[in-house]
Amino acid sequence: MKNPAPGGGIAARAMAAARPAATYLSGLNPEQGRAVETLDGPVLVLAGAGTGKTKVLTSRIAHLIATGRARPNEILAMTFTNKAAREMKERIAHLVGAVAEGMPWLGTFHSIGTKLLRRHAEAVDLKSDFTILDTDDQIRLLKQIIQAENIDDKRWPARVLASIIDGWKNRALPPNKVPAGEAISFAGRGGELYALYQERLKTLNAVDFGDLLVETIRLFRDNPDILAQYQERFRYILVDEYQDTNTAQYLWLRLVAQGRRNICCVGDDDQSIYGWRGAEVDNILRFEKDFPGAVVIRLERNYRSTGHILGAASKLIANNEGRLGKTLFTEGEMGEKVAVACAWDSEEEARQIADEIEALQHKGHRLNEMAILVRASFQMREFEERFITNAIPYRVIGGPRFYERAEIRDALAYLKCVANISNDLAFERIFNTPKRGLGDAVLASLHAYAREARVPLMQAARVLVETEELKPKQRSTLRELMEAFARWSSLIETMPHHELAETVLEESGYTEMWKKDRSADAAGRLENLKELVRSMEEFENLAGFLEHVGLVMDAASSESDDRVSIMTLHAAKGLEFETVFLPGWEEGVFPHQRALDEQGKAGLEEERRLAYVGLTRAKQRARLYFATNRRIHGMWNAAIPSRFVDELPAEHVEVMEGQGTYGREQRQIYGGGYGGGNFGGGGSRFDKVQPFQNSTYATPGWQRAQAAAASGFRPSAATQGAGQRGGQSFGKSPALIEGRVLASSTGSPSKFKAGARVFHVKFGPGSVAEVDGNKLTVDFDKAGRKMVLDSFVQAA
DNA sequence: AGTCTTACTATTTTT
DNA sequence: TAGTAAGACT
Repeated sequence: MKNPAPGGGIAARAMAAARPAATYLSGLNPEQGRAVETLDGPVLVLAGAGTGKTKVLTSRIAHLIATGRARPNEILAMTFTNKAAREMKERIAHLVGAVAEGMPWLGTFHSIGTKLLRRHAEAVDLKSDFTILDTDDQIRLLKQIIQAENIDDKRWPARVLASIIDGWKNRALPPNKVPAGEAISFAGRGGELYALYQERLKTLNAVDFGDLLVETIRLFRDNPDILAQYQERFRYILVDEYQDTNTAQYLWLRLVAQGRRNICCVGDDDQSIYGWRGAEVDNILRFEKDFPGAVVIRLERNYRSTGHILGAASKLIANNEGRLGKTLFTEGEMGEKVAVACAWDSEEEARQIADEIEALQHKGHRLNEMAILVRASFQMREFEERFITNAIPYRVIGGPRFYERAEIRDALAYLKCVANISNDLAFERIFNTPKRGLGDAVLASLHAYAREARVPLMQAARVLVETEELKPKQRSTLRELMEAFARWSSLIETMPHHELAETVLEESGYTEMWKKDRSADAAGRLENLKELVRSMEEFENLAGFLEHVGLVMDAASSESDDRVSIMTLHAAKGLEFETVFLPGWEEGVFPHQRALDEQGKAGLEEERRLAYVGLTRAKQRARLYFATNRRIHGMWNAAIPSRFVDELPAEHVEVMEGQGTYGREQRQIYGGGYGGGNFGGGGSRFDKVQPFQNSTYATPGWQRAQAAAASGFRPSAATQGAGQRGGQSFGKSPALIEGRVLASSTGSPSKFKAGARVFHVKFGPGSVAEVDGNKLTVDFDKAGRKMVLDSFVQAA
C-alpha cells in the first residue's frame, strides 16, 4: 500500500495530462505493473499484506481513464466500506486529477445497489423513495411480526431471527428458496416469518441492507434488458477485498461481469476474516473456475514490514490448509525480532505495554505509530484504565458508529418524519421520545386504524385526534405533535435544512430531554447532535442528506493529535503502524474458544488469519503477550499460551524476559501438562520460552490464581521483585505502585481544589476528593472513586 | 413515570 | 464479575 511514492501529486497530475502512461506506471514494480496493465479479460490479483494493493487498484483505474479505455462513468469499482471508497476516490484524483470526481460507480456494493434500485424501483415493485432500514429498525419490525404471530419473543428473540434472515440474504435466498431444512429453524417458522417480513417491507416501501444486494440481483435477473444495459455500460469492473464477498455479492458481480468479462478482483485469501458474517473465501479460491482464462497475478513483494515480522507471519499462516499460497518477501532489513512476553495477568499485561509505550515515546516515537490490537473488545478496558492513570493519550477505534447512536437515530427519525409522512418506523421511534405520555395503548389504536384504512401511522394520527377514540389528554398531546410535524414539514421549502433540523430538535423537546439528563454521556450526546446538524450543511437539501446518512455517515475522527490506537484485530485490517502490540495470545481468548467450538477447523483457520493480519500490521515492531491468568466472566482462569505463539518460528522470535520495567525475576510457563481452567488441552506448546522454565514458583499457576481470587489479593505486583524503572524499586501493593508511577509523572499544580465539581468525558460528573499536583482523586457520581489527571476533566 | 430488582449474558461488525 | 434490559413496584 505504501511503497516508496513515485512522482508527487502535482507532477503526477501534470504528466498524466501530457503523457498518460508515464508517471503512475513508473512507480510500480513488475508484478504491480502487470496487474495494472492487464486490462482485458478476468484478472485475479492476489495481493499479500503490504504489497501495494490499493496502489494497483487506483493505478489501474487511472490507467483506464488516461488511456481512454473507459470513461470514468464506465468503470464499476466496488469496495466494502465507505471509507475504502472514499480513500480510493482521493487517490485516483491524486493520479489523474479531477476527472475522477465523476466516478459515479465507485462505491460499496450497498450504495451502488441503492443507486440502481432507486433508478429502477418500479421493476422490483418499490417506489423510488424507498427507505433503508438499519439493523435496529429491522429488529423492531421483526419483533412486531413475532409478537403478532403469537410467538414468545423471549424464547425466540428478534435479533436471532434477524441474523438468520441476514444469513439467507447473504446467500441471495428469497423466502421461497430457503431450503426446507433451514426454514424450520426458529420455532419451526423461520421461513414463514421471513416471508411475512418481506411482505411487511414491501408495504412499508422499505428495504434492509441485505435487500440492497438481493433485490439488485432480482432486478437484473427479472429484467434482462436492464441487465444488458449495465453489462454494456460497465466496460471495466474492479473489486476490492474480494475475499470478503458473500454469495449474493458474488452473484451480483457474475451477472454484470458476464457482459464484457473485464473483471479484476483484488484480494488476499489469507486475510479473509469475515467468514462469520457470510464472506465466502471460496469465492476467491475458485475464481479461475468461475472465470475461465483468468490471469492470476501474485503480489508478494512486501513494502511494509521488516524481515523478521514477515518471516514470523508467513510461517504462522503456512499452518493453514486450503489457501492459494503466497510467499511474501522484503528487500528491507530484518529489523527487530518479534517479541513475546508473558504477564501474570491482564493488569500486568497492560502495565507492561504502557511502560513500553512510554519508553518508545521517550526515544522519540510517535504515539500515532503505535497500536494495541485485541481479539475482543472486553480486553480494551484494561488498557484504557492503565492509560488514564499513566496519562497516555489514546483513542479507541470502533465501537458504536456515529449514526448508530441512539440520539442520532432519534434525531434522524424526526427528520424522516418531517420529510416523509409515511415513514412508520421512524414515527414509532420518536412519537413518545421525549416522553409525552403516549404509550402502547395509543400506538395500538393508531396501528389498528392505519391498518384498517391502509394509511401511514401519521395519517392515522391526524384522523384519530379528531375523534373520541383516544383519551382527552393523549388526544391533545398527539394533536399538538401532529400540528408540529405539519408546521415543520411546511418549512422544508423555505428554511435551510440544518436550521430546520435545529428547530425540530428544539421544539420537539428532544434537546431539552438530554439537557435535563444527568447521566455521564448526556453532554456527549448533545455534542453529537450539534455535529449532526453541522454535517447537514454539506448537503443540498434534507432529502439529499437523509439519502446519504443511512449508508454513508461516519464518525468524524480527529487524527490530528498524537495518540495510541486501541482497536480489535478486525478493525485493524488495512491499517499499518510502526509498532503493534498484540496482547491476549492465550488459548480460548485467541484463538477464541467460541470460534473453535462452533466452527472447528474452519474457525481455527480464520483465527489464524486474524493473527496473520495482526502481525502484518507492524512495520518495525511486533510484540505479543500472553497472561498466565485471566478473568473471564468474572472467574479467574489459568491460561496457556496460544498455539499461535508456538507456530512462530524460533529464528524470528525473541522472548522478553520479565520485560524491562517489572520483574527482573523470571516467571514460569507451566509446561507440565495440566488441564486447568476452561482452556484447551494441556501439554507444553511453548518450547520457545524455555528460559522461563527455571521457575521460582513452586505452586501451579491455577492454584495461585484461585488463591488470589479467593483472597481478593492480586499476586502480580506483590510477588514481583524490584521494579527497574529509573532505578526505583516498587513496594508491595498495586495501589502503592500506582501511586509511585503517578508521582513520578511531573505536572504543575492543579487548578482544581478538593470539593470542586468536575466533569470527565468517560466517567461523567463528580467531586474532587483529593488533589496531588496535577493528579486528582475524584468521586464520580456514577463511576465511583478514580484517580485521574486534571487535564482529563473540565470544571462542571 | 421513574426507580428498584432480577435475570441474563458475556466475539469479531459492515452496510 | 459487571453491565444491561426488561419487568415489578411504588
